[in-house]
Amino acid sequence: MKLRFAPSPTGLLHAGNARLAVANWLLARRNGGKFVLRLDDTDTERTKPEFIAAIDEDLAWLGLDWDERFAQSSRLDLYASAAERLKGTKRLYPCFESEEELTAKRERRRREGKAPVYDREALRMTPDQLERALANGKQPYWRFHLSPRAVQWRDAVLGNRQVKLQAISDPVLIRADGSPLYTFTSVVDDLETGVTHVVRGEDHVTNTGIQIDLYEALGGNATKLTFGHLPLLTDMDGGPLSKRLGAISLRHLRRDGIEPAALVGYLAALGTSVDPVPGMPRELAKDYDLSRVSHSAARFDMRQLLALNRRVLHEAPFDTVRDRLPDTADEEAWNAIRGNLDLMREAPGWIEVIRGTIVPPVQESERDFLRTALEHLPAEPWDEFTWAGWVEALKPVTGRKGKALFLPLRVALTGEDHGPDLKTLLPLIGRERAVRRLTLSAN
RNA sequence: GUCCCCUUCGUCUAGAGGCCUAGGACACCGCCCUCUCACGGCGGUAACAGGGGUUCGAAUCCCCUAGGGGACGCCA
Repeated sequence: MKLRFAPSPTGLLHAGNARLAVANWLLARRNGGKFVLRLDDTDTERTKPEFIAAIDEDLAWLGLDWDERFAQSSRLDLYASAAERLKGTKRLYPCFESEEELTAKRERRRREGKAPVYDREALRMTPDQLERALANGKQPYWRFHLSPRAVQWRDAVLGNRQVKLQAISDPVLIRADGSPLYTFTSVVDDLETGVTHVVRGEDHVTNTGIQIDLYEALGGNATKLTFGHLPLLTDMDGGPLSKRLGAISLRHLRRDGIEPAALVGYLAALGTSVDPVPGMPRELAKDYDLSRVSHSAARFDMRQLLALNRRVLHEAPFDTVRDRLPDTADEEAWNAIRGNLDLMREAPGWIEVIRGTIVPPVQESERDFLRTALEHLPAEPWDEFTWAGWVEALKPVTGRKGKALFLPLRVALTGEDHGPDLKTLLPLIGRERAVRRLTLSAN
């Protein structure tokens, strides 16, 4: 098996791209197959080197590696020779209409209530007209002559599907400037690199009809190809995800503190009947199955993602996060705080509470109480029972209990009114810091 | 406009004529635990888009309507 993820470096990867990357990688790895990263950079206008770098970076972050990686721009000679073959069999034919003419034609047909299909006018040019056009210095662009048939395949996700090629325009494969277009390069590469499974978004189902026809025109056996089209992701209103592309780019999610294991687990399960579990790709590969993907679009729900993110953090061993924590963090401190985290970026604050220097707010009305508390602060060594011993001792002296007893202490010691157990926190903070903070807060 | 697809709790879904007074997971709410928040335990709210048929019986089959999405590029 060989699968590919073929993003075009014309923008940042978003959740929809990531889902497809994950699906392809998981299927390849699960079956001991190859995973190829193909950069579909034939759109020279919009392709930017920084987007290529971003793709590499984002895939690495997701924990996806590849067996092969290449850009289509490095294979132009291959496409050129494939084009020659198609010209030889008359499947590729030159056209001379201007973009304005084509637009006018499309609009006319649409007004007439017909599908805006290309009328193959260029095919009716006489050799004479053709020669004259070329003599006039007109550069042709080239269309693929579609077979008059309905292409059928059994989609690994959607089931039996068919596309009637009569209802589709002959696709342009080569621009007037000689550069190849996506439909062409994609098929040539799938054929020549031996791709066996094409897993992509549902927006490509019509393309599949065209591409199967083209694949066969190039001598390939399309019956050996498996296609799987995943329904598109939508936002929470059911609208297309692409409209809010920026808001859910992988860059953005990463910056917001989403853990890759949460994202990957969510994307692998989204739109399927499988309950999402957090995990990096290699942990999830054994269970991924296209037949469990539903036929309808799934919403990308940030709340579900966040819930998974929380789980990842709460269970994360120190080793897996240490390089993202302040130097002062150690395993003890991490284990004390991880259960309270929603996002990783909250961690440094708590580490600072335990290992660093914080200035608690002055609690004017609690001054006397805090001074009393300070006087009764037990001597070291401290352990998990220190907290209980201390507050028990304070009860009879201060007459306080419950919130009135604990909250001022928590605020003085941590600067916050919520957080991990003080029972755990107190011995980690240590007597020296505790004294300083109680003093500051009682000042 | 034309063609194709989709429609079950807030979200992802189970469901392939009686097992459905529609199940699960997450989210949400409540209670318990508890110094707080979180975790955990227990419980709860909550859905078959609408209308016609077929059938003894329909979430499941058929038709229509509505809504949503996709495709129709010298983009990918």
